[in-house]
Amino acid sequence: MPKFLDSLPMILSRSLDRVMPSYRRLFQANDLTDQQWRVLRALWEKQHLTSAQISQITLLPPPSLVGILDRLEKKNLIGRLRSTEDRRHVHIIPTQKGRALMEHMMPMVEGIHDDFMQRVTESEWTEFNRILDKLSDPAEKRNLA
Amino acid sequence: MPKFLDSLPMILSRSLDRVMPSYRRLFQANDLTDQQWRVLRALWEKQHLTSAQISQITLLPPPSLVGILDRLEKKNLIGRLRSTEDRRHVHIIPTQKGRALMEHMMPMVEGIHDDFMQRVTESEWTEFNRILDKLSDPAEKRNLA
DNA sequence: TCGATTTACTTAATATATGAATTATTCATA
DNA sequence: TATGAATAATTCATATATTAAGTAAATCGA
Repeated sequence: MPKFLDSLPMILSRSLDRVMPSYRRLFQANDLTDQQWRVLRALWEKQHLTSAQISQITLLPPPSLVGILDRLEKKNLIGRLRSTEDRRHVHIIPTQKGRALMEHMMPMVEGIHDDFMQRVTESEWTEFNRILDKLSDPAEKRNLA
Repeated sequence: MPKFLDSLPMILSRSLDRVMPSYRRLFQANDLTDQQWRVLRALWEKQHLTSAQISQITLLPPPSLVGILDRLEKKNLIGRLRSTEDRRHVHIIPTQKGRALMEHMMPMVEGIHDDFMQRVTESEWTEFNRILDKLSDPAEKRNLA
């Protein structure tokens, strides 16, 4: 008889609720929401991305992304640039201000991450990811390996 | 150098995104949102709860809960009853219709849960929970001087 | 060349999340 | 027994999620 609180969705939700405040304090100190940072963070590794790419990387649904990008643009942290080759694409590019903010925040974000990592051994972290993958793998891919 | 996609929030979010659709199909078939089911599910084990208790069990913040309860009440699945002893409390009670819906859905919800559990061994599940607890333990309780 | 399709994106409507503040009630205590 | 602190439920403003439907520019095929 699986208790409600021990169901997979509740366990994951509760963990997220416990993990996010550490990050959120930093985001708020820099006047960003969780999702706004997610977008900036995605642009850290690539210089420019289309909305669809950002959506895929950040897991934010495209309709949600519209408003998030609007607000980032209003804060002058990103710019939109329609591609000349394929004019269906819109490139999202961080501004100078946006890039400066990212460079300011990244070390602290990594610091928070490191704090969490110090709670477990490397093999625990590996094992954790392995089991979570088994648990949450999309059903289609499950019967392969 | 922790990759964005391997950060704890992203791992948990992605897993939730992969787990929820199985449940969501069932919820939608019964015209419920995730959160609305969470409230009903909490009422499965106790006959009546106050808003604050439901908030604590379901992890839904009180301001969100107000609207969720409003919509459940409008669908005639729950009722609100202000306590006579302490008139600050409001008891949330499932209606006949609400209870019937819960009894209809519970076996299927448990079936979905069992499907996920079959993906891992019992010791893997135990280990997973142990590590996740270490990872997401509230920071306040750890650094308490 | 024209219509069907695809891709990327936008809108609209409803539901939640978040943080701050409010209201009504109860509690604690001087 | 006043009076301030605490509590429960709620409201408010803003931001985001979710789904469905719609738009516009490119691509493809007959």
